[in-house]
Amino acid sequence: MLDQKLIRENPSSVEENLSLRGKVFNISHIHELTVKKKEIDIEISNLQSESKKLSKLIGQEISKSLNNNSQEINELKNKGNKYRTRISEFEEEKRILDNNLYKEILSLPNFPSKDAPIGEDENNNVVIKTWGDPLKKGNLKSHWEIGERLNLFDSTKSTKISKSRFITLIGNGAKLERALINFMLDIHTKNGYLELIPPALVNSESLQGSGQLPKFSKESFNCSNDDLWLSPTAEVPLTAFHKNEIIDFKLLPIKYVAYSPCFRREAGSYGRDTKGLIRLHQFNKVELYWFCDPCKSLEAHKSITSDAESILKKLNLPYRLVDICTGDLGFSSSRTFDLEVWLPSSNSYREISSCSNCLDFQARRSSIRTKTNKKNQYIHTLNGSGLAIGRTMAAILENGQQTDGSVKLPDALVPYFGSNFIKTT
RNA sequence: GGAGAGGUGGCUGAGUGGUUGAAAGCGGCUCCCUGCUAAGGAGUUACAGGAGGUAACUUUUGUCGAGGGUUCGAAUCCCUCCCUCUCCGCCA
Repeated sequence: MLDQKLIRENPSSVEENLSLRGKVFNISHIHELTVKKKEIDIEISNLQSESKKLSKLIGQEISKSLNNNSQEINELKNKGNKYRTRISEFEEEKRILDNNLYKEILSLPNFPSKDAPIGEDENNNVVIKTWGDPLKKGNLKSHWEIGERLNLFDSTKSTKISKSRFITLIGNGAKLERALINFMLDIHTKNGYLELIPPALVNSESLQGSGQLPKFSKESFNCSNDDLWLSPTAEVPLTAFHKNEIIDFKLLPIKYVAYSPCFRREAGSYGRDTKGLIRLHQFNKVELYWFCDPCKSLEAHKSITSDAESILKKLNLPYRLVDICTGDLGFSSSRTFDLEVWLPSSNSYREISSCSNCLDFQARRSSIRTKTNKKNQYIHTLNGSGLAIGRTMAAILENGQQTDGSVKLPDALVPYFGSNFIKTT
């Protein structure tokens, strides 16, 4: 959520900043609402002050005169009655105004960072660096072909259970999933992150707090009997973990790592990545999350990104680091570095982690602050996948494939998986 | 799912219509006493927002789970909702 004061006092700078996203933003209506809100707030506050004084006076008069029905007292009561009517009129107006204002202000995305490359869409993203040697040979199998041959997962049967875009992991596939989760959690916890396993169902307020609502309700699964949704990413419960809190400044930064299943409707992606592990309605993810001193989020962003990178390096998977351009930034993010892993079968890099600095955008929506110099200040939040498990498995299968049909696993995984090969049984 | 109890400041806990933002205790902070510690004494201590001032600060509003209502005035009365706890049932 953007700062209301800024919208009220400097609407043109708000429009300018937002338009870096490559679209035209006209906030004149929102601006008007903020100005009006301010006026009404002051008016109500003044009336309440008067009315409060009067009520005290009446109390005093009654206790003095021992007669609470004298003419003077009745006159005072009448006066008070008038205040009450006027206040409730203003309050009704304020209620409507607040509703409208909130709806609109919650639909505005975050400002892109001045450092983000300017551009319209993903074609303008900037590759910062590449790591490792991408495997480029003929005759390379896709991970779903490998998985099928080694009987690691089954999507056809999963369609019977649920519908398309669900997967059942089998045998070594399930074991590899488990190994990857443990491997990642171990590395991150050794690296100073506190592990959490949050609820997978989250309420609307939590989704609103991290930016998925009100704009992206079609992206998440909703439980119609309750005000609960299947969490699309651990970012949601992790943000909400400290909702409505003032965090002790000495505790910052707070670094969490959370393994969680993630559920996404993938509305509008029909026909894309229909095979394999790349785009599923349900997938596992290990998520990194920081609550950080607002003065230090730029360094924190580098740090969280390199923490995610460290997993790819340890798994020896070729990847590249991409600076997301202003037009391609997510709703809540001011700057995002994507990590893209090499998938030889499609001869391309695919997103496996997205590391975002949301500045105070989510903190404002979720009301998470810290006290510095006796003043409360919104903290900054950062999130990054570390990593998406299914896509990591796809990358391991494709990059480790051998001519005999087996898959060689990265050495770092051996203690977790118990073997350095997956072969047909 | 059924029955009951309850939600008050950092915590415990009083308060059932009037200068009550809220007794008391614990905790916190400051000072005094003391060779140090302990004990003791005095004082102080909710939070959030707005307006004004460079600032120390001043002023104002709101907040006793949330939202409505009654009233000149609500922590206190009425309604709705949420949450927590206990017992029973069911259950991984």
